[in-house]
Amino acid sequence: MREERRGELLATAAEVFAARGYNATTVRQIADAAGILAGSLYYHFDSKESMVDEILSAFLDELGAGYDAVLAAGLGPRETVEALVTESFREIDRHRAAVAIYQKEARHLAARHPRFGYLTDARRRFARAWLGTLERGVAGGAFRADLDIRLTYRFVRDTVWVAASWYRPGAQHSPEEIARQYLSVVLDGIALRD
Amino acid sequence: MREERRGELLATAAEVFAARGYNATTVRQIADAAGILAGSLYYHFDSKESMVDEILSAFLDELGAGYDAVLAAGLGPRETVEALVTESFREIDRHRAAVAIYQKEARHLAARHPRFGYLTDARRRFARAWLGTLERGVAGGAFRADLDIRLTYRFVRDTVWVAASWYRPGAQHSPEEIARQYLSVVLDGIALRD
DNA sequence: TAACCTACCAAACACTTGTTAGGGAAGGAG
DNA sequence: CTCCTTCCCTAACAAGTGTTTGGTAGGTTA
Repeated sequence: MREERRGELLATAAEVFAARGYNATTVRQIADAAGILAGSLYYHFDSKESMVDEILSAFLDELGAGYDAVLAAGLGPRETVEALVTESFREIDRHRAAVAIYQKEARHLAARHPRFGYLTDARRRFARAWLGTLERGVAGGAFRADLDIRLTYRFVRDTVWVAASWYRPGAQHSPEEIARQYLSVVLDGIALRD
Repeated sequence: MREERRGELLATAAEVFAARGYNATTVRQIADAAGILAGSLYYHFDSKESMVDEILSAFLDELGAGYDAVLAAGLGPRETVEALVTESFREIDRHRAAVAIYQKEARHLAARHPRFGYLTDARRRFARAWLGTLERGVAGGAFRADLDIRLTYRFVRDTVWVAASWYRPGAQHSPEEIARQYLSVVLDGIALRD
């Protein structure tokens, strides 16, 4: 099965990219990890660039669908935040390597080649989802009104995605448990209430 | 003055490293940004590696001194957290490029060459400072007792340092203002209290 | 003036990079 | 058996990499 082999190679490529960085990774390292020679990769893929492209767009498609499902559920602002965070940590659990690559390389890739313009589009799309939810929460009295919405969004976004750099699937905390702890901090703070 | 020129070159190298990533940056790009030729850099520095080394160790030395000063002040846990966060954002303001490089490359560099072992040491040292403060706060009743300390530490750490990737000095928010907003979220949460 | 130091250039070096071309082994389909 | 597809290998390519070597213009010191 042709597609199956491609998928395997993409998975190992993603691991190497995530571990060493896209530019620092050579096609020979990917081939080594897959147990084949460098040139053989070009039977399956056009270029090294095509590999990251497939890895990232597959991840972003799935994340986009997840976010859309959450937004379409018609929840209140607080519940929407909870659902978005939980969905995000689930995506990290399933696409850890892709998230790490996106986190580190998205900016460079999007800036260099127009081919990766969809990375910027996705970022803007997710920003709208988050900012809209936060604004709705402030307007409706669910969230504090004295917060800088954009700063808060950046804090929330960064903390969620950076988790991909230390998260190891199947170790100690489940995605749902991490989401619960994280939401506890963001929603209620670490200070003890009187 | 010999040292002065070195400092200039290190500053431009840091900017290029931060913008394009260490591995993706060529010595010719650094030389271009400095207005000289690639080979001329080797009059001032042994290697490309030495440049990141100097950039990162200079930053970490200063950050370490700042953290030590905070810890030596004998503040309570909550005030220590506030001081650590404020100090961190001030360091981002002063060493934006170095922080970005540290954030992206520290793991790879430390894993590859023993020369960069001090990066791991610094990470452990900062972790102890944060974890100790959080534990002290929980024990003393300043912070909630139902939090996973290690998870909380990771959230706090990541959010602070990732700010280096979007922070631009002199634009809109001062380091102190960002620290204030951030502390407001972390300490008290974004949810409105009844 | 002569010797010297600083900061750079010009040109090349050995090596690594992504990529290509041609070929061949294995296995299923006719 | 023959044909065809899948998957990989061998071997090379041109371009780009970090680095070295020898030289030189200009200022400072003796």
